[in-house]
Amino acid sequence: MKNYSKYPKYLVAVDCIIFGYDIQKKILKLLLVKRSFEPAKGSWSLAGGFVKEKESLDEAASRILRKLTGISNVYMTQSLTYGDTDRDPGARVISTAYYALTGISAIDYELVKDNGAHWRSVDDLPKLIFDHPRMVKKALADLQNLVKVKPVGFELLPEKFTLVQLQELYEAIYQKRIDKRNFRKKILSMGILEKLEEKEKETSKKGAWYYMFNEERYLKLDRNGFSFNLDVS
Amino acid sequence: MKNYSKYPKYLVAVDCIIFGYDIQKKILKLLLVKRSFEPAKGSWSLAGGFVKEKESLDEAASRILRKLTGISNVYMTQSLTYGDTDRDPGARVISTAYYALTGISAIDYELVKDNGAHWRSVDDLPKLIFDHPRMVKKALADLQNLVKVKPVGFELLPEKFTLVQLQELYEAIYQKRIDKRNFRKKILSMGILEKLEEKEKETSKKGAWYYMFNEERYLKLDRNGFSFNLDVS
DNA sequence: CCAAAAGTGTTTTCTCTACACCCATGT
DNA sequence: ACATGGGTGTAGAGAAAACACTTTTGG
Repeated sequence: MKNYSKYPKYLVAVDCIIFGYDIQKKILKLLLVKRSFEPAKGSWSLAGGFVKEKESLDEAASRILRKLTGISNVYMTQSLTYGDTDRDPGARVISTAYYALTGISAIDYELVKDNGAHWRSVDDLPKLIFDHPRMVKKALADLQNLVKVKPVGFELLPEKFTLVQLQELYEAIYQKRIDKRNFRKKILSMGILEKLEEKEKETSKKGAWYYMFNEERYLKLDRNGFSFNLDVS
Repeated sequence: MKNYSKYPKYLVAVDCIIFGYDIQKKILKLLLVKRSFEPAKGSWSLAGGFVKEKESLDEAASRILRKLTGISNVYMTQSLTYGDTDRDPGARVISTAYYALTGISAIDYELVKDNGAHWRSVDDLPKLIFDHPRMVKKALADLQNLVKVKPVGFELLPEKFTLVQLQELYEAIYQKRIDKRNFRKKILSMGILEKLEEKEKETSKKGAWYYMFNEERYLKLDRNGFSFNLDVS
C-alpha cells in the first residue's frame, strides 16, 4: 500500500431521527419528510442529506436539522452508521444516523410545513424508505436506555415543566405507567430540579408547580461520582 | 435535487479496537499495528482499512480482524463513526470504529507477529495516530458499560474458566477491586454458568473448579424478561 | 505441617415497591 | 359544595454491602 488513491469512494450521508414530545397529547413523535428526489421520491423518509466537503458529520447533521426546523442548540447525538452495499438503490451510500431531542412547540411550524415535514407518533409510523425503519428502531432503543441514565428527558420538555408533565414524558417513552409518589420521591431526591414560585394553571384548578432542570447542579454532582438513575417501577 | 451525481464522495474506512484479555497477567490489552504506509508510516495505529466495493461496513471490519489475527466468529460491534474534515492528513476519510473482544490466547501468534502487530496494555498505550486515541477512549467506556449489562465478558476468556479468573477479568475492566463473596453469589445466582467436573490446577494446589457460560440458558432467561446485571461493589 | 489460594454465610443497611387519602381552587 | 387534578408518607420486602474463617493439597 503506497497511498490512498486506489481505493474506492462513496457518497456519505447523515439521517436524522428527530424526536419531539407533544406535551399536550402526551405522545412521542418523529419528524418525517416526503422525499423530494429519486429514487423513492414521494415516500416517507427521515430527514437526511449528503455530507459537504467542508463539514464534519456532526456539522452535516446540525445543518440538516436546522434547515428543516429552524432550531439549533438541540441535544443531538450519533447513533449507528449503516453501510450495507445495497441499502440505497440509487447508489452506494454510507449513512450515519443521528438522533435529536426537542419539544414540538420549540419548532418553527411554518418552516416545517414548507419543507413538507410532518410529526408522526412513534407508535403509528408510515412506511419508511430503505433501512430507515431499522434506524428508527435502534434510535428508540437507544433513547430508552439513555433516559434511564442521563438527564436528557428535559430536552424534550419546555424549560419550565411540572412534575406531572415530566412523569407523563417518561410514561410516553417507556410505554408504561409509573407510580406517582415513587417517581416524585426519586427525581426530587437527586437534587437536580429547581422549584419555581410559579404554577401551571391550564390543566387544573389547583395548579401544579413549575420546576426547572438545574444543569450546573447536575454537572457538579456528576463530577463527584453521583450517577443519574431513573429505573422506574 | 435531481439525483446523487453532484454530491462529493469520500474514502470510507473502518478501524478496529481489538480488546484482548491476558488471563495470566490479568490485564486488558489492545492489539495495535505499525502503520505500513504514508501518511504517518511507522506510527502506532489501530488496525484499519478501506471498505471495498462489494462489502458492507461490518464485513470490512471482520475482514480486517481476520487478516490480522486469523480469527473469525468473534464478538464485534460498531462504535462511533469519525468524520471530521481533517482527521486524516492524507485525504478526507470517514472512519467507522468497531470494537472486538477476544482472549489473547485465541489469537494466531505467528500471524500477528508477521503483521507487525503487538498487544499493549490499555493503561500503557503508545502514542496513536490521528483521532485513534479518542476512538480507544470511547470504546473503553462502551466496554465498561456493556459488561455491566450483557454477558460479553466471557468473550474475553477461554471457554472454560474459573470464578477467580472471571472476577479478575471484571477487576481489570473496571480497574477496581471486587468483593469475592458478593461477586460469586451474584453471578452464580443468575443461573447462566455451568460448573464442570474439572479443576484448574496451575495456579493453586487446591485447584479451582472450571465453569462455562451457558448461552442457551442465558438467551432463554433474557427472553423471559430477566436482565443481566453486574454492578459490582 | 505449613504456605497459598479457593471457597463459603450471616447480619446490617439501604433501596425499591406498594398503597390511599387530603388539598386547593374554579365553577 | 363539588368535581378535578395535585400533592403527600409509611411499612414491608428484597437487594446490596460489609465482613473473616475454613478447606484443600503440593511440597
